[in-house]
Amino acid sequence: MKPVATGRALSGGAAPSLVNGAYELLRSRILDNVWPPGHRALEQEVALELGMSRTPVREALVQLQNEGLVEVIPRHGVRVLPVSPADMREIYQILTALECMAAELLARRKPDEHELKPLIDATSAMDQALARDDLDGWARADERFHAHLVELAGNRQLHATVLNYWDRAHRARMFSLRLRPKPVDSTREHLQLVEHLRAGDVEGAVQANRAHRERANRELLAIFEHFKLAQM
Amino acid sequence: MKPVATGRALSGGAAPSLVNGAYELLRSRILDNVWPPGHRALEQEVALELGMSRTPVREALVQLQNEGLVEVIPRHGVRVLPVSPADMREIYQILTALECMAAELLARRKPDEHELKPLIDATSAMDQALARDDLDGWARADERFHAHLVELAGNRQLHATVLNYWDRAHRARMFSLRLRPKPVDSTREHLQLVEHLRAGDVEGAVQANRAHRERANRELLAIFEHFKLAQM
DNA sequence: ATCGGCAATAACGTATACGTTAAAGTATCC
DNA sequence: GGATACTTTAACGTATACGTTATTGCCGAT
Repeated sequence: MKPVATGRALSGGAAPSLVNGAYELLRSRILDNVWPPGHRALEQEVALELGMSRTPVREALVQLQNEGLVEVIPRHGVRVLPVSPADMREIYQILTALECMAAELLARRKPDEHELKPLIDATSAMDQALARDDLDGWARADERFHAHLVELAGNRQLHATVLNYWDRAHRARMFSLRLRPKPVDSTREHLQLVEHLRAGDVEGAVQANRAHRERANRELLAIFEHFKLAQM
Repeated sequence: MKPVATGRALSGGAAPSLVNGAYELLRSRILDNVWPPGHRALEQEVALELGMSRTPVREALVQLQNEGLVEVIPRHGVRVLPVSPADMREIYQILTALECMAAELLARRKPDEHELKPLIDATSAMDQALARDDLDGWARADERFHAHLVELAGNRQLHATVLNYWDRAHRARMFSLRLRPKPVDSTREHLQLVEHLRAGDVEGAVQANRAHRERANRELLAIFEHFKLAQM
């Protein structure tokens, strides 16, 4: 079971085919809100626009549907799935469970400084981005931190699944970015987590990560609540 | 985000199309070891055998690939993915994290007797199957218990993801069934978990489930080790 | 005998064609 | 005017066609 095919293809691991091109393009359109939640399109339209036939478009859509990003309804075309507060709660519960497991696995193995460096670098990048009010840059660095964390855990299937759920939550996260107080606590929490990891403190790492995730979850749902958003 | 399309379609939620027929049939062939690990087949052969064209077969294969059951290699056809001991370790780590989260969510909500009944019934069925040496029946009842547990947690995406990972582990579990001491401890552990759930004892439920999962994991890997199996 | 190159082949990726069917529009009746 | 039945239409599911390309087998050279 080498490939670990669940979720999107990991960076670079994709053949250059029309199917893959369509997949990548449509996925980025959804994540970047070019195709906002609820957006609809017909297979034929998409095919025409991408300059290919319906066949590769259909295959790409099947994959996006499996990943929970779109829904294909027989005569209404593809529809970008909105994410409700209830969905976000579900997603964050899953991410909490999986990332805590990642933190546990990593702490058990006592990572060396070389392995921890990307985590520290990502955290610094978050700090610097925040200092120059670059919220997008902050978000990218934050994602890098969490992606590295789950990658270092050494469980490829866990990694793939976590990335997929991050994708599902991506839009809502980006949306909330500018509607909440600056995420000044994250840096400290990340460094605390790194400290626990370095010390091989399993329980501490898990608790730190859990607290971090639950705080993020609470804040995000509060935003939804405050702005009376039924979906995103 | 209603549909929660990740993983296989939940029972009954599938349109009766050729794609779906092919998907269901091929999936069951893989899980039931009719197509054993490493088995290869060409799209054309499969299509011919199922009495349809390559198109629906291809779509079904894409889904099975997304679920980690097969790998499609351009000119070698589809290949049923074997599961290595390392894969099993990964899968059980993920299942541990997710099922513990399910137990936690369920314990928090203090389920009533009506909700707990299916769990108790499934456990009884395990007992009875064991009494008449019906190992397959035992496995089915065990799967029912765990499926109900994660369903009761009320997180649909969690449910779908857990079912998918159970699928990936299914063959190895079935294989080990007859090669290990009778699973007499499971009944007691299940009932203890139910007790914690009933009491709303979050910590107890999580620990009970974790211990249960980790024991199952240890035993399974021991079998692999003992029989020098590199994959299954 | 082995290896490298070339030809044959077949599997796949993609395009196109076609029948089915659900949705939308229209006409008729109450 | 509104509702129902019918017609029309177009989107999809599936089949088929076709060009590309990797693999396999063959042949000749070393």
